[in-house]
Amino acid sequence: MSEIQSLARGLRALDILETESDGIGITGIARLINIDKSTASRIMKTLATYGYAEQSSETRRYTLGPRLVRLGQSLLTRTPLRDQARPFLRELVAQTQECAHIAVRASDQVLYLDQVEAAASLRVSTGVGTLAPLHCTALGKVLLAFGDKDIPPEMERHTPRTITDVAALRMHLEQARRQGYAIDDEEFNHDVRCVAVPIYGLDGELVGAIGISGPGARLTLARIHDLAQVVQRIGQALSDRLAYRHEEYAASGEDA
Amino acid sequence: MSEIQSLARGLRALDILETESDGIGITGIARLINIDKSTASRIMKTLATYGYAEQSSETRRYTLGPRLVRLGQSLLTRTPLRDQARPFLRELVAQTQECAHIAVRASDQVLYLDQVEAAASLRVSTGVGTLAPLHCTALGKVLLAFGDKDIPPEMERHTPRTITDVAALRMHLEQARRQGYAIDDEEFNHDVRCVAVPIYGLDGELVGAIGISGPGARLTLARIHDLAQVVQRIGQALSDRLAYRHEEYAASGEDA
DNA sequence: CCGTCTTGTTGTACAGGATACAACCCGGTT
DNA sequence: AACCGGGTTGTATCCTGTACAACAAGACGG
Repeated sequence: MSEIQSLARGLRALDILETESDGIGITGIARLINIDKSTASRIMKTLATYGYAEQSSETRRYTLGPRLVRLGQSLLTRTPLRDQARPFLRELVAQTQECAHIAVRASDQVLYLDQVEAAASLRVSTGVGTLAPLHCTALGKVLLAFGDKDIPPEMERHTPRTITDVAALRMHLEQARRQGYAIDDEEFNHDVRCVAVPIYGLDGELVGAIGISGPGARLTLARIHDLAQVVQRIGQALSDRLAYRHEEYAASGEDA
Repeated sequence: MSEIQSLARGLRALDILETESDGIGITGIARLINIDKSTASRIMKTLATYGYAEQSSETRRYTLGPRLVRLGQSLLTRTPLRDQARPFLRELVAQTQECAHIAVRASDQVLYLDQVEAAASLRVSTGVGTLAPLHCTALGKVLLAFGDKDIPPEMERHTPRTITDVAALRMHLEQARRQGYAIDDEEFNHDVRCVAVPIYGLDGELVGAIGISGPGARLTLARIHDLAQVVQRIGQALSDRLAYRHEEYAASGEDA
């Protein structure tokens, strides 16, 4: 009884709506969460009246509601980090020709706040709002190495290179701390490597991570350690900017 | 019984979290929706286990959860319109020096999908994900005038100039149809004027609206009708691009 | 250091509400 | 016209969400 059933079912329904981009009918939802269609109907109606779902008046199918855009956006823009970081992401892309991301820690995962994509046709793009594990991404490892929170208990294997041993990861993080950046050497996705560095806020506390990612063929291990210097420089500039807030700090071209 | 109480309460709790950007405790939530704190605790726990809320482990306060970013983003990027429109928004800002927006219809409201802000310090910026009424915004009136859906029943007054009479609005929309664009002459916000034009998709159906908005002092009525030509031209270009999809259509500088 | 206050979590009994079943409606199809 | 798939609406049952209370854990001040 620690979890409220009807609420949980409503949330599961939202999760389902996310996967069904063309919308889904009452019967489908009912089948997917194993409830009666009458119950599903009332759940969806409730979600709809609050704007969390929307029902097409003709097909009667449900899709995600506009309210969710508002909520997600409100969460994204809440952290001023995102706006401030945008020009630095652009600069990073300009200097490296790879996709750049910033992320923060959300409970035991990495939350991608923003990205700027590289021009190259072969590129590594992670959707904004995506969640990824901490222990096998460069951004995540930065958050672990330079933050004060613990290593999450579960370390799932994603590729042969994923570090799944706590002791090994601890040593690995120690090394990252020493060199000032973390890399992900195909530990999360095959043929994808990343470098990331910490971002510090006003009081010198860790607020997030910034980094680049690209296909293994282009982002070789040798090149990654070179590019780490670039990422470090830009990460430092961003941290400086956050520290002297309200001071216009020269970084790169602002957008419109 | 057409609305599920506990689910509705959970959704209200999310609404509350949106307003409380610093997080809010169980007691606060319970007070705001008039329920016992034990109930609130269980609701929040359910929201948290599904990622819709997040509880700080130290302050015990709740904030919006990362899952919402994912959902909102998934909804935003679902419509390819948004990505395609970005360069055109930039171009619009470049040519008019005012903020540019695109929007689609979400049930009986306007949903702002994206915006590009002008450089001017005095500017009119509407957050992405915002919902606004159809009958008193330029974007909304475009959606009404060029779409096939009905005028919403309720027409709330926001300023002295808001059109609240159905017959009057109908004539007004007729005029917009004739001239090819709609304007909002301080009908929603004091001292704010907008112009907008329709965006058509592959099959010539209305998919959204694009427009600019600015302070009344700069965006005079005379100037608005001039700028309408610019907006029309760019709206047309965007519609063309959507029609010939996968054809690289010259518009303006793509971003990185 | 100990009361006291505030805040969050957990048991528990009760009843109110969520649920499943069934009937009904509505379009599309045969 | 009968049938079928899908959605909505009544209704009775009993599950489950709810409120109350007790408990735990800090925070604060004396």
